[in-house]
Amino acid sequence: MIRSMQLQRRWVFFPFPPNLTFPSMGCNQSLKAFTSMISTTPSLATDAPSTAANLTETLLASAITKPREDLSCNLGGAQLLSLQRSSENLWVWGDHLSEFLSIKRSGGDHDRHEHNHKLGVSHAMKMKKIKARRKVREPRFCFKTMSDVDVLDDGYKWRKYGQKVVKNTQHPRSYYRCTQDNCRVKKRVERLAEDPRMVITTYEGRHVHSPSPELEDSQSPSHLNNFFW
DNA sequence: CGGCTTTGACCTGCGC
DNA sequence: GCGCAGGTCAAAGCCG
Repeated sequence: MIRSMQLQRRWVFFPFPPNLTFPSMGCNQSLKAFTSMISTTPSLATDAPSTAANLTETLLASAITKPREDLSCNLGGAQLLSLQRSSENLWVWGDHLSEFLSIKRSGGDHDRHEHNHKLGVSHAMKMKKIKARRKVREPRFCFKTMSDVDVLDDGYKWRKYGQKVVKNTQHPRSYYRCTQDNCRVKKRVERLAEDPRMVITTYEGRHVHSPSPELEDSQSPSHLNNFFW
């Protein structure tokens, strides 16, 4: 229990999308939406966070311990359907996951088997991927929304630099890069093959600047902006 | 004319 | 080593 808490502490610095907005709501909603989500999500309610740090920890802890469980909720009409770690994001969690696995391993085979089963991949394959990928990649964060528009207004300015047709999907994946000089943040936008109404947005890296003033949601609390990005 | 999107080519990592 | 698929580059074109 204590070690688990220590593990979660390390997740505080994981980046989070700033000023996330939901066009489907007809108005801009900042990260207050996420706070609202936490308080209204049954699976997270028991750990209702009172601070931004706790919010992030709780989200990420839930994402890693409940990889198959969507954190579904209804944000007053906005349809943030899930916030989860995708399988292809496995490397993002490399350091934390390997540590987590070592903890589990010391706790017994049953725990390890149970954890691997939850992740849905073999232990050997997973560790191989982690080892191969974690050295170079920026941290990533992805979420899924139901929206008619592909690109959600997150307060930053993006330039499209590529588009790719992904195998077994009808819809192309678009690649965007932050237009700010010296900022290497990227995001990928794609629609879910099973349900084209769903938009998967993946952020990679950390912004080294504030959101564009003209795009920034003036209603969003400054302490959240400072924390999340 | 500058900024952005499009799109085919190229690069890279991974599985076999 | 080879082939495949994802990711990136960069030239060309579009638009305000």
